[in-house]
Amino acid sequence: MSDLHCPRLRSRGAHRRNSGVATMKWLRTLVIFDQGNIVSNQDWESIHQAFVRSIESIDSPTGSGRLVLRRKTYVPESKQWNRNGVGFLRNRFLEHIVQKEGWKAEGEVDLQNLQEKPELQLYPSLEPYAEPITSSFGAFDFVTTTEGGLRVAIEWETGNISSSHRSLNKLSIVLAANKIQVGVLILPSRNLYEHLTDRIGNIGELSPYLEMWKRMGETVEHGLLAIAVVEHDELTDDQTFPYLKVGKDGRAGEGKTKRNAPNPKPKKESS
Amino acid sequence: MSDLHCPRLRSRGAHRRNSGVATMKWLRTLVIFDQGNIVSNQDWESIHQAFVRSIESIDSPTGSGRLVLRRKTYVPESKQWNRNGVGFLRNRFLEHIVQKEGWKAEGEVDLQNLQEKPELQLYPSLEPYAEPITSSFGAFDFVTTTEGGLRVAIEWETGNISSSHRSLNKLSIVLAANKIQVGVLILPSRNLYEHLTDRIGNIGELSPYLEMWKRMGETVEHGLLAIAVVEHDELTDDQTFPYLKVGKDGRAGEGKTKRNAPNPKPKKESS
DNA sequence: TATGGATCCATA
DNA sequence: TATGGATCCATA
Repeated sequence: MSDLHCPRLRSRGAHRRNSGVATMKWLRTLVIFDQGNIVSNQDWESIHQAFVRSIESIDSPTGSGRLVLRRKTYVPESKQWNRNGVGFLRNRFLEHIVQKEGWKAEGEVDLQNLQEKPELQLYPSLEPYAEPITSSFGAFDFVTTTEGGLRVAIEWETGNISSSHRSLNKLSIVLAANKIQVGVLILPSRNLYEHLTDRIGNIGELSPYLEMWKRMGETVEHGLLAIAVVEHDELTDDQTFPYLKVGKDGRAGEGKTKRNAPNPKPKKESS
Repeated sequence: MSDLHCPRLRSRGAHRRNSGVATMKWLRTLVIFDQGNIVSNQDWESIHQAFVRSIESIDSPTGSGRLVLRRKTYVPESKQWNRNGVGFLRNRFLEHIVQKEGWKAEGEVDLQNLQEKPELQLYPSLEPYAEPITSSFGAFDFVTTTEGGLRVAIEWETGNISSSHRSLNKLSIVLAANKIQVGVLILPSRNLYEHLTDRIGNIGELSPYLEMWKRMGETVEHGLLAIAVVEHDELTDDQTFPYLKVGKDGRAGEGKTKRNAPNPKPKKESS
């Protein structure tokens, strides 16, 4: 069951930073827009606590109570960087928010009737034209509905940075259509980004675009869009410390020695 | 030299479709927004002709005067689809628009001072906060300035569909800042998409989002945003007809056997 | 088939 | 180092 509505002590982040040992760090939450003062809503506070707890549940090695990552390294022979894959972190977040907080993964929001074809114009004919809408929005990563009736969608963004644009565009449209009232994107800091799969989403690279989504909020009646920034706790250069698993599987390998040297990928067969 | 300002006969597209033999097809141009009636500007007409000519300059096999693509095929043994790579089409477009139309490739627009940090809010402190802008916009694919002084940027979009979101977000912001007055995204039709690299940009998948960019145009003072849709002319099942070359970007290394693919890639070294 | 994602490439 | 891109993956 969800414990969204059982207020708890302040999330561990508040004090643990003094201890010098920490799990994944929630750095800050940026409110991009907030129509209707949702930020003061008790339900939002609960939501925020729930996803911050989920973030702070992530440790590696599992059970260690901290989040240590192997630092990226350059391998001259292959002209490649070794980095940590992103599957593990995502799965750990999923596990907690679904099992402990009671959220739904890959949650469909009712996105029907959201497709209002805007009237465009053709050139050179100058005729009015409405492009047929032939595609639909897929599910959000995690969704829930609060006791107070706020529909909430969270996106855990460790896909390509350009995918972060799509996520925020989608959240903005769905907020404008009032299908959800809270949208949150969880995003690596630039520091964390460096040590995970190349070109994933990160707050630094999104920063020049924030004004755009803020402006889009002006047409939203009742809704909040936020970005939460997360980071590892510590880096290590210990060559025996494994990188987070890279690759197709991403689930079973929690902290396995998959890459002491460059992860040998199965190569194509000769043809 | 650019011949943007030497009006020509109507682009070949107007009559050639009757012949049954055609190069790359320009299907339509959608004006997403147009502030200041740029659509009636003679310079826009010239720009439009220039990029339509560039589109229609693309043939394959080279010199054939048509654009024939091998149809995608499923390879059961490898559980993979063979498709055409996108590099060739892009390069052909580039060649023409740069050499024949006099545009600049990878053109920088002056994007400085564009970075106005929007005032956001932190949660839970509720303090005002401006996220530092630590990233900059890169170049546009192609840029030019018309005689009348319109600054124009074109993006040829055969990257991942999520990259199309970034392109349109970027064009919208730069239009709003009045750094350019015309922004055009050239995008495959859904039909063409099927036979090129999986998950590239296409008009179908972007269609539910068009209203968003239209709305963003409301804050633009003087600018036009358009999407031009392109398509191949013909598909063939001829097994001796080669697929357009596939690059080794991205996850290409994970591809399994492509026995039938005519362009076997050099494989990575064992590590 | 369709949508969101994860991964590595090219180049300034 | 930084930005835009191209490629294939997972799953419903």
